[in-house]
Amino acid sequence: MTTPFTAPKGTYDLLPPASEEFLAVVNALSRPAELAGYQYVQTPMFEDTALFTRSVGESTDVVSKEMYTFEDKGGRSLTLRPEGTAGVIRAVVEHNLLAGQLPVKLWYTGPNFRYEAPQSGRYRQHVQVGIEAIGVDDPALDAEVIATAAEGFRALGLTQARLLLNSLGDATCRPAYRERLQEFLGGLDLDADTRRRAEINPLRVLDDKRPEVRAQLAGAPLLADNLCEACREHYDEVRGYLKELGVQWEEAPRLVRGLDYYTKTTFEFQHDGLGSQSAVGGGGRYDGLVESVGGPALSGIGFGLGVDRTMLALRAEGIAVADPARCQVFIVPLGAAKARAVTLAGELRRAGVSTDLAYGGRGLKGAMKAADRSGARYAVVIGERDLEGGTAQLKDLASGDQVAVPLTDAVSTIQEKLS
RNA sequence: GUGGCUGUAGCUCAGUUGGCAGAGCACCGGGUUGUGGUCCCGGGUGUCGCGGGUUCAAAUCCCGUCAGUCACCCCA
Repeated sequence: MTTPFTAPKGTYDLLPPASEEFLAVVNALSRPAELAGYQYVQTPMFEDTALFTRSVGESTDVVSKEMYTFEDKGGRSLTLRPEGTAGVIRAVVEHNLLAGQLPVKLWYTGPNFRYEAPQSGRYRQHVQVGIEAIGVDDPALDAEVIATAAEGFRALGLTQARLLLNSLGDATCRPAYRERLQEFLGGLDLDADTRRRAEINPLRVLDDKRPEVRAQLAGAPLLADNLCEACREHYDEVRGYLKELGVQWEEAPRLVRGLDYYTKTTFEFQHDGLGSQSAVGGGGRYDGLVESVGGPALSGIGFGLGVDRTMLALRAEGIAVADPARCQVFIVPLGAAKARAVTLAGELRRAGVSTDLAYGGRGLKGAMKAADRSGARYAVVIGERDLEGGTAQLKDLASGDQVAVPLTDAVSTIQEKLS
């Protein structure tokens, strides 16, 4: 079928029942954060373009070629957020939250936008659930953040999400390592694009997937062997706390993430059932980020989990997130009893009973069919004959048992039966 | 951005060497003028992605385009 309008390329509509599953996934991924004391924060979906170029980094693909940037009528350059952390840090700095008790612990959810070639698991608009813990550089906090992400996946029943862990070093050890790596890469036979990347962002070359590149990288120096004393200690402590928390991980010395602000602890959750877009979440510590957007020189750590990809992972593992019945009670009015049926629906809803009703003057058979499809436990049939006697027919849809109940007691009777 | 594959009903898909647009599921109605699920009967709900070309004739062949998908790249 052809309609005049379709969802823009790389986007999709979330319809029932998948949309219900989406809400359940957002809840499951954010509940562990709330249990760990993170509070909800909401920031704009677009920000000053410079916020992203400065924080995410101009050398990243995200900034250099994937941003939805536009000028508004006031001549400002704005960008739809390509990731969640920068806006949250901006808000924290703008409102001086770091002057209060530290760490500042926040969680958020919402869409991010990137102009990419769409593919299964890769969309131009995708939703993340994320948390940020800002202002304290404590390895126990790194472990908390990682464990919080892991708990979200665990609560959903995912068993094939693997946690990859690495340390990217800091301003003390990374520059020297970077030079060593660059020197090593300079001696390899690489294509023009990769050579350029080696110049701008040499660490990125490490997680190139092409076999011919991988083979050459076999002897590359690894950051793990070049960490300064402080970073090594930090990383060791993080691993110690993770062990305490019962979180399993794999060492991934070549794990590098696409955003430039990460330092020290870096992690990614991968799921093998998703094809080439295997990352379902990731994050890390960011030492210089707060300062780069005008705040104090304080460190922070956070993650972003992909809701869309988590849903794909659930499907890949054959996990169905419970699809609750649309309502508990379904009312079937006949003829002139409609007004009383509408009234009863209102009474039931006010009493906290989820209630739907057959609209559109369907026949009794069709209305009962609708009652069945709704998943309701009870159907209430009200016809003119019942009205005369001041009653309604209350039918248990599972057993088929039906009793007449006085309309005056209908709400309390139903509440009793449902409890 | 580059390359491969695929677009037929709401969904999953069939459609032969070019010859009237199909099935299952879903949906609606009836069998039962006041009772759902099972069963029976009936109903196709369609711009064959879109545009052009070849042909007496195109879902089918050719070109273009859009979208999806897979891989690279990148990432959630």
